[in-house]
Amino acid sequence: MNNKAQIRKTLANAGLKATVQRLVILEALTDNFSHPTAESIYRQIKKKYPSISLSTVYNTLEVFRQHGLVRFVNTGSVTVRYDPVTDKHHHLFLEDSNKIEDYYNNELDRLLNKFFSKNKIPNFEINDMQVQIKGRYSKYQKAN
Amino acid sequence: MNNKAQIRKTLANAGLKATVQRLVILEALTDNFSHPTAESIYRQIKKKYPSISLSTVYNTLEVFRQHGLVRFVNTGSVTVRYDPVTDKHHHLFLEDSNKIEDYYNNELDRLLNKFFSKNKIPNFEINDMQVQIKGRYSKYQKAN
DNA sequence: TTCCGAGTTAATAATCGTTCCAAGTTAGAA
DNA sequence: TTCTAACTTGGAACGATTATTAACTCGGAA
Ligand SMILES: [Mn+2]
Ligand SMILES: [Mn+2]
Ligand SMILES: [Zn+2]
Ligand SMILES: [Zn+2]
Repeated sequence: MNNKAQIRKTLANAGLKATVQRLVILEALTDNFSHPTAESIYRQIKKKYPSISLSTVYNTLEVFRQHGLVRFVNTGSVTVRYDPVTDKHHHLFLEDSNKIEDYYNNELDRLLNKFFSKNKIPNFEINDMQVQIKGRYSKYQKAN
Repeated sequence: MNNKAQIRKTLANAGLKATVQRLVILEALTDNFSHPTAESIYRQIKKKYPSISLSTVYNTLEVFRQHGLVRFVNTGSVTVRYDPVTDKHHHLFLEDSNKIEDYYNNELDRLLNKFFSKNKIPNFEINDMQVQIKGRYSKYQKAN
């Protein structure tokens, strides 16, 4: 689905040169929905592309962020985690594994929009909204 | 309302020794609803209590956190910010000033509870939930 | 074809926020 | 009042991120 041609197209749409580094980093991101850190993306890429530099990973992620290709995930900890999904969605924070999972629900989004249309925050213009859900899986571990 | 006696009581309730350092840090927190960083709490305290160590601020905030006296705020940035309000509430992230404001709304909480009662996430037990609202004040700046 | 220059990368240093540690101090139980 | 586990301190260490900069790339003039 998200093959190399698609990745090139994404870069072109963002007005970014399709360098090898950007291709592998973006490819790594599209393969990886675990909300990875810069470091873990770096390790993942190093196998295929050993000459990559950690600086380049940081630089590129920042360029991607500025062009809306990735987002930061708000975690309460020190390390920044990146999210290649820039569509509206929410997050499940797993309390016993520092995993972060995506949660999509259009009905929830409609509910929130409706709520904040009725209950305006005075003089405040909302640009984005995200629900952080903390908890744990019981009984069955979710398949990864 | 939250005088020194009250602060001592809070520490006692948590089963913590009432050291001078803990008293001034907790006092600083109760005065400060700007979701401060460890560093900014440190600077604030240093005026009254110049011998305080930054390590102590970090240590103490961590102890407070373990005893439910403060929380981390999840921001997308590198620095941890602390929240002395441990009641259920949500946050407004001001997009042009890195300020964070509290947002309380019981009706919103009821709405969310109701939603997630009906729309259970399979095998997932929710322990906490927080809405992050990003945006900006228009026209009038909110009085600080 | 050669050359140029903007854009990019890699290596390294610098900085930042946080944690760790060994040694000294203290709150408060007894 | 004494005693000791709990606490604080300052500095070093650490991990994550950012800044600096020199080398590389490559498409498009000349
Ligand atoms: Mn996300
Ligand atoms: Mn809060
Ligand atoms: Zn996500
Ligand atoms: Zn708050």
